[in-house]
Amino acid sequence: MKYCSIGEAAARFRIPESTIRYYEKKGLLPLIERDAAGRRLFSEDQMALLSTVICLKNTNMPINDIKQYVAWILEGDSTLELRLKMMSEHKQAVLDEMALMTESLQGIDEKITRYKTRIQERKEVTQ
Amino acid sequence: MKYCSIGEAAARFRIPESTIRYYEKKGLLPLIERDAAGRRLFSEDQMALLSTVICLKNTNMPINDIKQYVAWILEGDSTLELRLKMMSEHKQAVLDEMALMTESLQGIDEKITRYKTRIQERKEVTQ
DNA sequence: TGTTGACTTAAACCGCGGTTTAAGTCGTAT
DNA sequence: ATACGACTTAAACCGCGGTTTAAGTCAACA
Repeated sequence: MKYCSIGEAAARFRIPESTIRYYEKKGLLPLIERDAAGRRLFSEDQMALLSTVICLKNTNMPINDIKQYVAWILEGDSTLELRLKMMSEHKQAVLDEMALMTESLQGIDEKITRYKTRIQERKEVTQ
Repeated sequence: MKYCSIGEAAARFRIPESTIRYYEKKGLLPLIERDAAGRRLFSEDQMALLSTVICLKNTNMPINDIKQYVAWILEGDSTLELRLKMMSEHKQAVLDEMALMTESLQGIDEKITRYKTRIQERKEVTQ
């Protein structure tokens, strides 16, 4: 049962300490323990929760939704269905967003191809 | 050579008119023509440019970068290399972002699977 | 003992990407 | 004539997601 300081937690996930403090203040990281001097102590459970929060953040879930999700975790098994529904809907939202990005990427790829052609043509003309 | 009003342009791309005005003010849509009454007229070229802007926005390119890109288009063929470099780098950034999302999605999928299992187990126990 | 470095807090500040508001100008159908 | 709907502008406003600042506390090491 090793505990991490905020500095170690920040280093492990490569995010600023200020972000972790911000997440705690916003209710994304409840129940963080403290040592006698008031410094945060992150248990392995808390590190796992932080990992989950970052995972949801990486997929653009709004802070308030993550907060709701974490609150449901604390509430226990009675919220299993709610959490399943939330994660399922979020997954679909992420897939939709990725589909839009993939589609838009095609337009970008066309530009890349056209630019390469035009640059090559210009070279040939001036030879 | 049909021209679109701002309302028609907004409808075609399913975005608010205010967003189009905002993009013009930010320099993303230069050279928009006007009728005698001062109303915007979108040529097919302008509609194509708007389409490009939306494509870049859909892939999370910052407004200022899009502005730079549009300025390079106006500058002509001397900026072909710059545009190619920008689009190539942007493509890579998009691919990186999608890779991160895909990875994070795995964590979400695991939660979905676990929740389904736990819900099923609870049903079996109470039977 | 005193200085350094890691931590603490609350509050102010920031950029981003729009959206809303308020007041006004047209063209057109009744 | 007038009323309506589509447009115009500048400026104010907004939520989001942090980041920065300032002032302070504490533990450990020289």
